[in-house]
Amino acid sequence: MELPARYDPRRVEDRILRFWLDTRFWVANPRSGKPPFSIVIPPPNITGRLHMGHALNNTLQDIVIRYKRMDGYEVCWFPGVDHAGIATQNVVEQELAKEGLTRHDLGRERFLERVWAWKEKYGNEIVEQLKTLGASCDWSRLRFTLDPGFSRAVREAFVRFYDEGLIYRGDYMINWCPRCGTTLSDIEVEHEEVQGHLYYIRYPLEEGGHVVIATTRPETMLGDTAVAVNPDDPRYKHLIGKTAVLPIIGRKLPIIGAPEVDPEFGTGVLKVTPGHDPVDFEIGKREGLPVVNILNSDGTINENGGPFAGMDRYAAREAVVARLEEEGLLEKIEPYRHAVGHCYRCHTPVEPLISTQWFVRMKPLAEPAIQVVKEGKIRFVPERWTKVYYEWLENIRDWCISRQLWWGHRIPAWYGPDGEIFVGRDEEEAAARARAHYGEDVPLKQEEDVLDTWFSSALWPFGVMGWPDETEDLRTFYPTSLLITGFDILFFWVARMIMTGLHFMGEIPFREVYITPLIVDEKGQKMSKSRGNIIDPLEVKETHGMDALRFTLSQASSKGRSWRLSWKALDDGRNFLNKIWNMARFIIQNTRDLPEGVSLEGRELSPEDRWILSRISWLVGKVRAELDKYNFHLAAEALYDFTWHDFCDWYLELSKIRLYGDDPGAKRTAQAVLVEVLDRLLRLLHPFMPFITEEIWQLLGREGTIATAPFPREEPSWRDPAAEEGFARFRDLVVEIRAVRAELGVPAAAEVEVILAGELGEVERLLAFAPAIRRLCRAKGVRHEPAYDPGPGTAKVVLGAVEAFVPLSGVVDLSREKERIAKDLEKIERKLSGLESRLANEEFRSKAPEEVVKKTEAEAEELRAKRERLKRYLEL
RNA sequence: GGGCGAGUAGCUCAGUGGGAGAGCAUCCGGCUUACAUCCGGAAGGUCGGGGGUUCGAUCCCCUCCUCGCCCA
Repeated sequence: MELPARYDPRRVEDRILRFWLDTRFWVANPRSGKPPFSIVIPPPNITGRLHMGHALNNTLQDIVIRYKRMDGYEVCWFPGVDHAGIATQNVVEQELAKEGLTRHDLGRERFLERVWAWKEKYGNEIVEQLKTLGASCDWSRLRFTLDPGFSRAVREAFVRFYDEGLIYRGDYMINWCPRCGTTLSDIEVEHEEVQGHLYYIRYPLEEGGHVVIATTRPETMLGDTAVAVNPDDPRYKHLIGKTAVLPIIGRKLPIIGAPEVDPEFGTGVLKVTPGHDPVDFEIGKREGLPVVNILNSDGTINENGGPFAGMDRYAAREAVVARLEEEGLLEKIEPYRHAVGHCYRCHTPVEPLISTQWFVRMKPLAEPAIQVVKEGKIRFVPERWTKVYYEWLENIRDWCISRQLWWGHRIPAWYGPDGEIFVGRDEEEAAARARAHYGEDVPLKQEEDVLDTWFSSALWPFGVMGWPDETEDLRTFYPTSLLITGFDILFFWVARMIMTGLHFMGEIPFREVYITPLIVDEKGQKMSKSRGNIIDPLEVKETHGMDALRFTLSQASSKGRSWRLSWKALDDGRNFLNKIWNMARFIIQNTRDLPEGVSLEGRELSPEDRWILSRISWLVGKVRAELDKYNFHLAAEALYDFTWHDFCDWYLELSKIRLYGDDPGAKRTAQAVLVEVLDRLLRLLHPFMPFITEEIWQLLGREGTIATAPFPREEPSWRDPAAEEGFARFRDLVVEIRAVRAELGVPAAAEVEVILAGELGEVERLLAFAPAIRRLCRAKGVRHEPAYDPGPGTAKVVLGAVEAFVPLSGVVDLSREKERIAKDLEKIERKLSGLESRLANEEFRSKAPEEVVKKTEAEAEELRAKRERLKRYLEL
């Protein structure tokens, strides 16, 4: 069987994925008795398409999941998708719009049928895409936030909250998205700096004269019910108690004192619009001011806007300004930058307005959620997110959870004929409660609104496990072990899961929260469709393969808040995959004749064997330690370095001596070591690049799937510091001789001779590598000559107590050798003077730790010796 | 206005209280029977500025500058 010289993921990944789907190795068994390890996926929206954010956090989750699964845990990764109320409804409405229809043309029921049909058709795409990433979720446990079981959990939570007084209904200032036609919670509003204007408007006083008021939203004056000044403002406090007249409308406005008024802003006089500004709402409540709502739900002006009724809010703004201008009441317009709230789904500017909505009382829920983090029961990684979390929870406000949408969990509340509210897990329960209240059956009408999508997401960790039933999954896998997500949903999701978990389960939902950085483009900009700078994971799959994407992304777990991804970085990942492929190809091709079951036991290991076994044992410990700390990038780096540089550059090259040599026993040993190391390396790499490692695993003829093979453990008996030290000396020598060759221009094919002199033990240790030196330095001979007398035209390198000579006369022009050595000496001189001045410092000697002083001394000594030898040589 | 993050080689990023690393790019040499998505070699940095603590600071403290994000 011929293996291609280039790794082609397209010929591997889909096939391996099908194999995994067939083996179902990722199905969890809550009764196995193994220690549990669980993660709930951040459910992607059904409208979603796999993007880099998904790719990153699911790669990291899968790395941990695969590691833990291999390491003997009963692992369950709960997958699912979110119904995404606003986003999904928008998508289907857009589809309808193409047919010239609105959802109102269809009516609620038929519209929902339409959305479900859409969901059936497209809602699973994101799941399939996650699978192609290699995400080893337990797909048999796939959940949807709007499936019947989950809906039951949502109703249960709602009713319990309501009965405990934690959910209430009332008139408050909320955020309204005129485009989506629904309320938004405070955190669904994104504040953005916008270049606007500050309009200075004259409000006539009843007694004559006027005050000037500055506003960024002149159209809201239609809803003004007072004028306010700061009671301490000497310019205006005499006006308090007087009356102003609202231009255009003619309403009489009392002038009141309010400490909220900032004398520095504008003219220091505030128009009070309790219906459309949160601060004004508070003032109005205190002062008993009437509330005038001037907006329709679509953002047009309503009948309270007099002549402007029916106009869009922005058209009305211009019309109001024009009218004021006409009446001579517009003093001036200044350019002004200010923050405007936008809908996080459609980016339309939102309007604050007063409306009857449902809310969750947050304070009582927030306090325990703060507490569990303070007590260390939940840990954030990186730790700094803890503070962000506290700050939000400490300043939390009640959560508006009702949405004027159709796609979502309909609020389980019913109204009696007199408006009395009856909440129930289903209509029967509500009806029973109504009967108890009225003493008879009355017609009930269900609340039209649905719940904020995030209300259901907040129940995710136990909802996916079948709550409110007491399921086996809940017993085994709750609390989950870890949550991995982006910081953009720390408030939306993470904090709320902690609150609901504590409230309903009496237990934290997860022990650790790993917050990933944001993937940005190579210029550091957020990837977005409008910028056109998106790198599409599905495109990467075609060009580089998902393994390459995963490995590249695994390096993104650095400390910062963002991580730049570029095609170049993905090329590096792909090249590494190719390297691994070829490493395996080499080993497979050269171990075909290795009989089954040849072990290292009792074989005579070469120095490089002992070195590489020691190194891989170190690597096992390193990878485990870094993964345990979620330092994915450090684990990846160690794997990369070992694979490419230690194993491929050195060990594989050296193994060729025995593989192609004529000592069958030595050949067997080399083969056995190659396979042994490869086997472990594949298992270490598997969480990062599952497809290629599975493919190679099977090419090696291994049983089953690598996904359930044990994760390697350290082999203490393989650790061999002496072998590592000896190998390092050998490697230094080879590197030096290669440098000599390259710098002096020795033709690549020319063979040289290497003569060693110096301390006997050291020389002998190096001579054990003689065949290796010959191969790697292109040397025809390596010999020991204690009293070697280098003739002119001999290059020399000094390594500790050993000198190596490379006679080159006749091979190259040697005029450059003295230059080379002089340059070397310069470097040594510079370094040595640094060390010596440090050593001359009495305080350094007395205060620095002894081993540091000793090390410095030894270093200086070695440099001095090297300097002397090179100098002597230069004088020849 | 408050908070957070970043600033290290041309680029993307690691890193640690003992004198700075990788990959890519560059330059030089190589199609050496696993890999040119490769191999060998070289060059390249007063670790954002200033101050402090320390025998010693890229790392700890203070301050300033630039960029980015979050909250108000």
